[in-house]
Amino acid sequence: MKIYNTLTGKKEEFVPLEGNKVKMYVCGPTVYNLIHIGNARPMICFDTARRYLEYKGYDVNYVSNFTDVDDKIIQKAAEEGVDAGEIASRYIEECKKDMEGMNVKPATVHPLATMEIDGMIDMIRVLIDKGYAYDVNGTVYYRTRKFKDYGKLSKKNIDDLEAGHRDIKVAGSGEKEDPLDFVLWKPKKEGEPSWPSPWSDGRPGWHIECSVMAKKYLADEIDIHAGGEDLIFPHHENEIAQSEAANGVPFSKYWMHNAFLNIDNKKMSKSTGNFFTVRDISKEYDLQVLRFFMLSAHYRSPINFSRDLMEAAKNGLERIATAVANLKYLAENAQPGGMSGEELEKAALAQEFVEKFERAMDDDFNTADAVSAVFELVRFANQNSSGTKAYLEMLLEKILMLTDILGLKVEKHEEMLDSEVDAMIAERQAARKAKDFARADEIRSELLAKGIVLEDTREGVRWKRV
RNA sequence: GGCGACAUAGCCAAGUGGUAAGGCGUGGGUCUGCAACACCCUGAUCACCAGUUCGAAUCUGGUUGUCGCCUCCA
Repeated sequence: MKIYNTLTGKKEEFVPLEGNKVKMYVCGPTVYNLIHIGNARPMICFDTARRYLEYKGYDVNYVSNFTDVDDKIIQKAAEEGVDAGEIASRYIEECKKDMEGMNVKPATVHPLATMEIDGMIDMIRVLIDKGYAYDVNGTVYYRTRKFKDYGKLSKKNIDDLEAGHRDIKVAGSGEKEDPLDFVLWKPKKEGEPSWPSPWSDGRPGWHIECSVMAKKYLADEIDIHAGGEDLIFPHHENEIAQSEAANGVPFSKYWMHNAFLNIDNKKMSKSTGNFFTVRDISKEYDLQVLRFFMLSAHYRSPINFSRDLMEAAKNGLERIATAVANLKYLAENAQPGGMSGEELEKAALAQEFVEKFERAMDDDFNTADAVSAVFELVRFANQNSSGTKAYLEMLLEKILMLTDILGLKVEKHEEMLDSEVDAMIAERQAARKAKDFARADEIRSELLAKGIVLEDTREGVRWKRV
């Protein structure tokens, strides 16, 4: 399979560093509020990548952090008059609820920055010893120009960077040796959370967190490092500078970055008001719809969010769910027995859609194309939905296998019929038999008002909740 | 200013050299008491211009337009 590597700018054959083990690190959110739908994109995209790698037989060690110490968390804590730790733990819990709703699997490890301070101090110390960092009155800076490969990920020329920032530079503090240098450790201000260190009581810079957590929970050299495209510079560039200078080996073999989710073709931002949290969306849609929507485009293409597109996604997902419910119903009521010769031939045809799905996913996780294979399989199943139990279950299993790789839940939960609903359906059937269609329609309307949709099929009355 | 991405039917979106997947929507039909579900039918020559090639949406150059990064940011 091939993965597009930001580092080389090319799709490359994926070969793990070590056997079938995949060491994957995904930058997680800073937990100062409910996560927004932009945060959801990398979660969903890289969770899907992980699921596919696991499907292919890889043993994936998936690490994703929570940044739980940061200016914005401290600010939020000050606003509410509570401890920063309380803000962080609250929104970590809320984030996990959203992840569950989106069917994002928990990472193998979800490290917290504040639990890894010792490791950060160790790495900073190594960087100072090797001459890559220096302490000025308790603030430790990374000596950016000392790292010769700086800019290799973002394809930036270090001198251009400097020229572009002349304005800011003049206004900046004068204690750095070079304006490009970034902070590894900063002294605390009054009221801020802090940890003791050889340089000052303070807290780590943002970039050092990920370098340390990837090293501790994965290795000095990892297979895949992923995140939003906005993290390429400076976050990931700085991580490379830190990790490679400290560890002396390449940091990550593959770098994956998802494109942004826009609203009205503009970057989502609180200030312009085009901003939605995942929680907002969950009030109106099952979060499976959000996930399906995200997978409808390639992860490296920008995607635009709108109500119309969510409605289209909802209808498309419903099509798959209907087919699954239909197959389950038919399989349960089918005659037992092995597949006939004709059915075996159809099974082979169905398998071709599975192979199309795999080809799409093998090509840098082309979920849009993979989803089209699922739809083709669904149509095939709808066209050929009579047969033995074994045959129907084969179709069902194929669809469920593919949707599970995409992390889509398409099985309706088996709800118990309220005896009242049951009675109403029976009454309607009696009315229909007596050709009292007015009464039959009345009952159907009543049920619809309660969110129950009826479908009269050849096999009997079916119902579902909307 | 520097770096980069994108431009395919009403909408979304695959396809990166051999005469355009899929979904949503629209319209028509089959089924049904009606409806819903499902099935069948229905739609684009791929921003524009010029090249390369037997052949290009797919390569090259240019034009126009949209967007992102360069600052905390998924």
